[in-house]
Amino acid sequence: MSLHDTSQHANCTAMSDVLNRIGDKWSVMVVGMLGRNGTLRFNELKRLINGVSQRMLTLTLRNLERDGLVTRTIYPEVPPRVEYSLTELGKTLQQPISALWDWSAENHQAIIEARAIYDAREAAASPPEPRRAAYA
Amino acid sequence: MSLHDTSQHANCTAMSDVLNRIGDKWSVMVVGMLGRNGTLRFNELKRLINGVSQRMLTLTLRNLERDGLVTRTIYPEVPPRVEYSLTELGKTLQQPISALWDWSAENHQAIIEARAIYDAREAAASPPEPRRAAYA
DNA sequence: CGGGATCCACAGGGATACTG
DNA sequence: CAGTATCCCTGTGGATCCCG
Repeated sequence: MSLHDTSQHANCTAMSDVLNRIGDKWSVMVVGMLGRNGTLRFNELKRLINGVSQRMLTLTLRNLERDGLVTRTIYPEVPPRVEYSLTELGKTLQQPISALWDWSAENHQAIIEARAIYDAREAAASPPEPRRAAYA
Repeated sequence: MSLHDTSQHANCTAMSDVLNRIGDKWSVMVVGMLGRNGTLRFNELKRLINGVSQRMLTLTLRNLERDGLVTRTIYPEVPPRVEYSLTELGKTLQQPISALWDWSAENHQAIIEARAIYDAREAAASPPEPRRAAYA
């Protein structure tokens, strides 16, 4: 029971708090990438994650570090090298994230189809066009 | 293997797409509530979810309905009654969401502590205060 | 290379009022 | 009751330039 009544208003705020970080698109991506690849440098992450800007990647990594999910290791070389990896806490997060990831892969197609059906009904229900020139 | 190489750039977009809906705070809340309570009316959801505005709840429900995750049933009465519940697809989503929820409950405290430590180090590293009136 | 700082645009989302 | 419509403001996030 202790784990399943987490929704009764009280922990709703805890969930909100965690979701603000976890629910973030880039955070999920970063955790996913680090979980699979172990350790990555800044630009490796940037290249892997596709559409992320360096600004967003920096902010995301800082937040994850602040929350104790990611470690940041600086090598004082020239040129500088910074490596990121998951902490133990971060690794535990990887399971739920991975589950979500798998669900996405499995059901993405079903969602796309559902959207198509919904949109088709919408288009049929509403007047195709408010054409005002019909009377003239 | 088929489920675990979902990160290789291609499905990154699928994940993004799904995350845009799933990663949304309110969507997670709604799925969580409907998963636990089965069927709920609009205002029941609104009351349960705490800080959601009617505008956001409406939009969230519409999107979930469009994605085939939630059914919307209208009873043409006076006053009107509209009931929401999860579809089969929505129920499958409930497992990953629940996992995330449980993780939040378990690790929220650890995150808060990590933040405190991080913030303390930040405060120590940077000048405590730029107090300009000190000279006067 | 790995950022920090700045500027700016846009959409997300709250508050409020009205409707069927 | 269950929305829709409008207004408006803030945060998010991209683009750009610069620095150690």
